[in-house]
Amino acid sequence: MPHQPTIHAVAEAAQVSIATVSYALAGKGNMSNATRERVLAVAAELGYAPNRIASALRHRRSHVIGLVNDTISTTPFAGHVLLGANTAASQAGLVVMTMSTNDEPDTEDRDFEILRSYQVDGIIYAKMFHQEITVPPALLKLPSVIVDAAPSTRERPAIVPDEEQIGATATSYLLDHGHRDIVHLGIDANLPSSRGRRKAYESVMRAAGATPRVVHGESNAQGGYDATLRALRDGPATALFCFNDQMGMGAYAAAATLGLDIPRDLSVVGVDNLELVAAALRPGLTTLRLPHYEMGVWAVEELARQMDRDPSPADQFETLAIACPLVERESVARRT
Amino acid sequence: MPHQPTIHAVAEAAQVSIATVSYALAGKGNMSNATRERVLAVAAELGYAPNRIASALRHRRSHVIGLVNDTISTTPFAGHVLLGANTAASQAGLVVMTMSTNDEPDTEDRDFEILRSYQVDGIIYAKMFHQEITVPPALLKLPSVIVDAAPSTRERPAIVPDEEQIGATATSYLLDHGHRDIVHLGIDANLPSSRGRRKAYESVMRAAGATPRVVHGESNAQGGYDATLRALRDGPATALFCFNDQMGMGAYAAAATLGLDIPRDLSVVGVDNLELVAAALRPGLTTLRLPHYEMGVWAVEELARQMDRDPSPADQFETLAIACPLVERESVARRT
DNA sequence: CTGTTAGCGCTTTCAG
DNA sequence: CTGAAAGCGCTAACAG
Repeated sequence: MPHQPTIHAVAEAAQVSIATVSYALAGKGNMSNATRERVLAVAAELGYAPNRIASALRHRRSHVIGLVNDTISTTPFAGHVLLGANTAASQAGLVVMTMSTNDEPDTEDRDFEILRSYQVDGIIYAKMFHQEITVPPALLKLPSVIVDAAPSTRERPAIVPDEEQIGATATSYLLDHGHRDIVHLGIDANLPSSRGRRKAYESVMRAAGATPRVVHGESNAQGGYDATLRALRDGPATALFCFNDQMGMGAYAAAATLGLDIPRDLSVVGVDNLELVAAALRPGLTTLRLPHYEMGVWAVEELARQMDRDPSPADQFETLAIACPLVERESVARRT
Repeated sequence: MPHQPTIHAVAEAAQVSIATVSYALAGKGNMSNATRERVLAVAAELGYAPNRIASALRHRRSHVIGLVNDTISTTPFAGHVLLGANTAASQAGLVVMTMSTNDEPDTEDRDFEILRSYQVDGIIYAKMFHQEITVPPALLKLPSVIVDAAPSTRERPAIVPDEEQIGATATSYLLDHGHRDIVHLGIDANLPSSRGRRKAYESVMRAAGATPRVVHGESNAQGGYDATLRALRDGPATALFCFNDQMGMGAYAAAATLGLDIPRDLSVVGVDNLELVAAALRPGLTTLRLPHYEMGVWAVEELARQMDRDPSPADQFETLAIACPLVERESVARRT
């Protein structure tokens, strides 16, 4: 492949020393404007771009950050984190190196090792759904942040969706639309998401003088279908707050089976805002968007802060809970 | 942050010269096994990992490849390409640097520049749906491959889904199940995918002595809904071959509206295998999977080949069409 | 079998 | 205002 021009080539072509070229490009140093312009022109002419690998070696700053997540597929979540991270990185003059450990812890450690050997300035450690973790020791060797997982210690900053806000917002929204018989389609697993959403649902219901009722199901369409059937069989329900959009999709199918019209006979709220599902359903599914993009952005910004205040070894960090916006579509009707 | 140990530190600790350490780690050179083991042990002890940035500077080989795509979100496609690329890269001792140009051509050029300044050994240029492109000039300056887009020149190798095979497989599958009145729900846009699938559909139908009928709609659920209504109104149809799963989802909704049972009254085949949709629909949607993962894998393998045979400047490359497997679920019934 | 050394491309101090 | 030179961490040719 054609070699890229080096700083030497530019210096020679511009009839100056390499130091001058370096200064001119960095906008530093004192030199005649004429010289500066000439150097810049020559550099542009030759298509010169500094070798950032050499510069990183010198500076001990690569301007590369690593992003490792358990798996980049099946859901658009990872995509949004990545997109957010990439966008923010561009802004900050950084570049992202991605690694996907297929959720194997040894791969994970190897990946941290590799990233470190590339001298990344920091690492974003992202999980694909909100969970509790212990921070991998390798992360403590350099600036790092955690996305969509809550570390059990305060060793590193983290950001997660605000699960209680999700539950509260969804429930209030239905209450505000005049519903009283709102049942929550929850899941069995003991996760921050299931606990938080349920807890907020229950307390908002009680605060409004309504009676909470939770029906459990698998966290997929089939589970939503089954749970909806049970919910409707076992008591009155004019609205469903589903753990996620997939279950909401199942609720639609169950409603169809029962000859119920959404939203006239049954209102539904989901969580996730899976565009592919929520926007495609008829009527569109009102849901709460998980702020993966924003978490990606926050992660690089926080990392950047951590990078240049060169954190004191035993800092204490917060786990931020970030609000999830409601995305209104047509699946909720006002009850009069 | 704690400095990583350098090769000097290891040499000192092991009481040898840095060259010996380098050799020991590389498994090269001649030295006593005792020395080698000791060096290795010391290195492990100190948690030493070679600075790959220094090594890249020396070798003029970074073992980093760049991946730029128009947008990493909304669809799981990009995720699968990335995952494939990452997995194959790990295998090959490479690492991936991702960039997402939000489809802005200037961002794109800047991204190529940045990747080159990081001395990437090659670039994967991925589009998020099959289209025709002219290869960006910046890509010709280094090894590169194109994913999910067909370059109008043969300057670089590319890989795309085999659109005609998709049309042929879907159609034959329905024919084999005894259907004759198969209508194709197509889209208006003039794309390789719409053209190829339609063309194969028509010729397979004719070859079987059946009459092709195409109904157009928007490429989303609403479009599929509308198109299905029209298809069923304007003529006989026992099966639908939909341009994508989203339209298939619309077909389900239309069938429900008309009181038609899938698959008893109407069989449906989609394309994309959007897990979130196809597996969640009731009954599960039979569809063809777009091999994004495999394209990602192929891309790094092809890149690796290109990297070490150091391609002659004016090579001619092929655009590969890769087969898309049928994913059978329950949306197709045998017609007797 | 082991050590010395030049140099990858860049930045920056220090002399001129 | 400009240039020479040291050195970031590593590799590999060469000398011992």
